[in-house]
Amino acid sequence: MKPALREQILTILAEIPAGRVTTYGRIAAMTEGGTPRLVARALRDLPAGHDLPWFRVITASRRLADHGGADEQRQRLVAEGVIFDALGRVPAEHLWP
DNA sequence: CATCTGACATAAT
DNA sequence: GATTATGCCAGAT
Repeated sequence: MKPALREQILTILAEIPAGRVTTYGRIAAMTEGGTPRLVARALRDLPAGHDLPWFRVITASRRLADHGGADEQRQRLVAEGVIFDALGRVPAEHLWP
């Protein structure tokens, strides 16, 4: 992974306001040469204990990505006021432009 | 070097 | 909506 790209991804991540979420694709589109998979990889490679809001990144279908920390992610988002409907999806109002 | 895999997206069905 | 198929790209094997 190119250091510059990861830096862009992390910078964008840090800009997401509390109570809002964004998708892998949107982050990828804001970077140069970024793809959703690279964004996913960048997050996966983050060391545990960092201070970035990794939990504010969801999939394009507005659901949580399938990974081990999904439960914690859901809890953190709910704690911030993000709402999940009966289908486990996040309403579009929470999306960060 | 050839394959497989996955914190994904998109289009078709 | 849910599933399936494809494209994508970096790591691991």
